[in-house]
Amino acid sequence: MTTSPRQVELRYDAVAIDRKWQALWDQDGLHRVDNDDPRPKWYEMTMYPYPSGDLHIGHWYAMAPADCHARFRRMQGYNVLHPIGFDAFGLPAENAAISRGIHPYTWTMSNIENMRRQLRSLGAIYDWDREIVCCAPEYYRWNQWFFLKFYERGLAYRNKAPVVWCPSCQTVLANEQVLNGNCERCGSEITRRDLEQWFFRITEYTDRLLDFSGLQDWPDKILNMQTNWIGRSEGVEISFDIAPSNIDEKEIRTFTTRIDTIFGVTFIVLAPEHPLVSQLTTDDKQEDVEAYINRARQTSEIDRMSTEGEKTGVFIGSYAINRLNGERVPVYIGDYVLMTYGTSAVMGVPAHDARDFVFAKKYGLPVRTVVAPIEWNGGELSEAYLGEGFMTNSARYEGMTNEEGKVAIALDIEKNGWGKRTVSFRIRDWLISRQRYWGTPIPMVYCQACGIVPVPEEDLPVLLPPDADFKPTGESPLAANAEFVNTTCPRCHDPAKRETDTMDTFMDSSWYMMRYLSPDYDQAPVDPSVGKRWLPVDQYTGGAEHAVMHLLYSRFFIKALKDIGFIDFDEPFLRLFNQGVILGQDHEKMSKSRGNVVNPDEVVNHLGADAVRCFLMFIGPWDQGGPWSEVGMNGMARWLNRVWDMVARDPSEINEARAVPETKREIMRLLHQTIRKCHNDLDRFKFNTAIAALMELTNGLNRVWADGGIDSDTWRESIEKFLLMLAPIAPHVTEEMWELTGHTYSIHQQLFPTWDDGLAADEMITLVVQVNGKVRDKLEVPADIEEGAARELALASPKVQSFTEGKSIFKSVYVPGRLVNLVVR
RNA sequence: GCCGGGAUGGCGGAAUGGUAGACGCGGCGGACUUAAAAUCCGCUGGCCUCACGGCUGUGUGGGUUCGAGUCCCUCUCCCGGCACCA
Repeated sequence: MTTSPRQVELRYDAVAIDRKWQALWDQDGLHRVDNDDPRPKWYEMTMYPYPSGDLHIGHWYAMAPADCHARFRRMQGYNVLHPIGFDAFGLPAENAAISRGIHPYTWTMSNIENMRRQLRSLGAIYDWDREIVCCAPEYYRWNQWFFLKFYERGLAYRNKAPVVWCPSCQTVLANEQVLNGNCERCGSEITRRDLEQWFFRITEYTDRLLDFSGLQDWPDKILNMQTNWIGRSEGVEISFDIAPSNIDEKEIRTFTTRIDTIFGVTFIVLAPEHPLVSQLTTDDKQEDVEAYINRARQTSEIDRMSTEGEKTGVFIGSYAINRLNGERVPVYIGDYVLMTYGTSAVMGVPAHDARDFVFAKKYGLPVRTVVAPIEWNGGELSEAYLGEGFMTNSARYEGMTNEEGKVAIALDIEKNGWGKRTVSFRIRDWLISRQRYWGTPIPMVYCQACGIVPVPEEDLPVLLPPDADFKPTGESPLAANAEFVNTTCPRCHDPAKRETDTMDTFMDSSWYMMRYLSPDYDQAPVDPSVGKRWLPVDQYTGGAEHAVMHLLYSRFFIKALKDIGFIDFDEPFLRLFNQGVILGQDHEKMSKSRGNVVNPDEVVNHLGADAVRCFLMFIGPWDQGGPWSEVGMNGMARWLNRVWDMVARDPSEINEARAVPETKREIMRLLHQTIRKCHNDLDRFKFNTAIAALMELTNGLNRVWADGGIDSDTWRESIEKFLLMLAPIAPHVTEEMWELTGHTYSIHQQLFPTWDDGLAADEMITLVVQVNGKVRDKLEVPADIEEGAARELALASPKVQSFTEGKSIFKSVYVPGRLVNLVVR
């Protein structure tokens, strides 16, 4: 059983030091960022938090290292903007209103108030004059403005789309309000409903979103996720004739990536919602089909998943004709065909598609092999064959490889006008409508005479009315507010009704990087001259959970704005770094139910912000996350104590007479090696190894202090540079020590130390001597030793000789500065 | 199922194809102390050995190489994402 660890006490008053310097920095505007500063700009953004009420250790983990990196850039001589704001619209505020009767505005703003205080305790370089809160009309006004621009440009359109619906609460549910197919509030089974909603045409940008060439350094993982999310597949759209053709439509269009298997088609499956279904359903099948469609509509996604692999469907009575061979095949509907992908209709090729195979077996449909598996004996397949092979049962394409067949068939189909090569995408247009109160009102008006009319730009913002009924009614809460809903048409001035849905909060985050630049500017979302100075963002950091939604939407937004002519850059965030997740002491995800949640305020109030910052950065690589540890925290406090003692030593106590030139050289070497390592590591977010290097320097300096041999100038220089390196990591205590060592305020206005490779170079190295790749001896030799000399020393080693004795050396490998490997037989 | 990432001491982790385990935690021993804490010093992957030293060791099995934690192939497990995408 683990007992609560003994707590290390700091030998300095960290809390007082935090307060002292935070107040002073504030007072002096040390972190105020001047747009006209002549230094090169560096715009480093961290994902803004949702104002949930409390800053937890996860926020610290995201923000403290990010701040360290931004500070490091500042010490490299950049004019650094590292702003902060609040993602203030969204569902939790509305839930609080429903469950506790607090107005979302009140709830949100009081949370922000508290989080501001907590965020200040980080000691980050946030310029609070630039803070943004996107539930403010001054902010969301520009959401509406962008919406209107997109609408003008044809990028915003209205269409029917299904929403998740709770029949008992009579309300629309967000996906996160659905638990195992049931309403999280009342537990009843959810259904779907079609509503007219607003979309952005992100699908028009798929090719440009797949082009990552404008990005400088994004994790491959994120690029991969975005690529998969967009889901581009090349294939062929091929039409089948409908028989009998006594209806308006003459054909069923299908999409396939395997046109080489067209001769293996033995049925057609339409999505249950496919528009041709009612016309193609014969009278005798009417009842079955209707029953199936109703069942499909009610089946939640979770339920569909629970019947894993199962394929259901129903024959609708009609047949389609394969134009390549004139064959007549039955038409089914089945819910494994999605309304939202391709043409919502598939050609069933059971021999070469796993789903079609299962379907065919279930309904007794024929399976015809048209791509011969290797060593196929012509017999029946036990599962779909998805591999390569030679075409068979395929008329004039017989004997081609299926890859050749793909091309040949596609060309012939195009020649005959039966279809065309095309590309399908998984991604859908961005649905921005939310049937919610706490969001940006969509600036649209519905007029009986004029139809859909945009609110004129000069009438923005369309204000979110403060009084609304948040209780679930089945419509957006705004619909119940007559004063809001009833308006006049901007065009004909007759009575009209406002759009009552609000916008997705990803709208806010799509362009917030612009608003930090001129948060009070009222002529446009961003003051153009300031935007020109700062945009795009050089470095963005945040959690990987936003890999596809936020980061893709924002990229789309920026590209669309470029097309509109509003900006002249193409990507919002040039570099991206994703931090990992901080875990509880038990190595599990932090959660209230597990009781492993760490309250940062408590630790900060005891050991100060710097100890927490240092520890979070020391746990491990930032992108991997890692477990919180109280004992680990103790270790960090212990190191800071040793740092404090070391810096507090009086260099005039040094006995200069005992100074040894060799010691000075050694310390300078260690110092310059540390600067080089620290610089390179901080640059690449490798905080853990940067801190380890600083610990080694501490150990080295403590040793020479104890052993003697150092001169006071070297000591002073080492301490000074050590503090500068530690400054971005532990800003408060270094500022205090900077003052105590007689330097002028502020350490944070100094440049990061530079190193000299010559001084950092080792004079002596450990030459490893291997025999047949195994280490047999280690020799201290001059770093610039030549191969011949190294080999001679190696051969002279008695340890080595005992392994080479009686054998002949037929090869020797020399790696300069590292090793000699003798290969013997 | 598909895509991506990972697996190194008791723990977190470090290691441009070249000394595996830096740094820290924990543990053990010692100094200081009436004592404990704190602090300081030393040791700390496993096995064998009084010792010198040797053998072995980075999830599994193979391969490439003078040399593999690192590169290639196989498998197992873990984490993240997507999920009937035709």
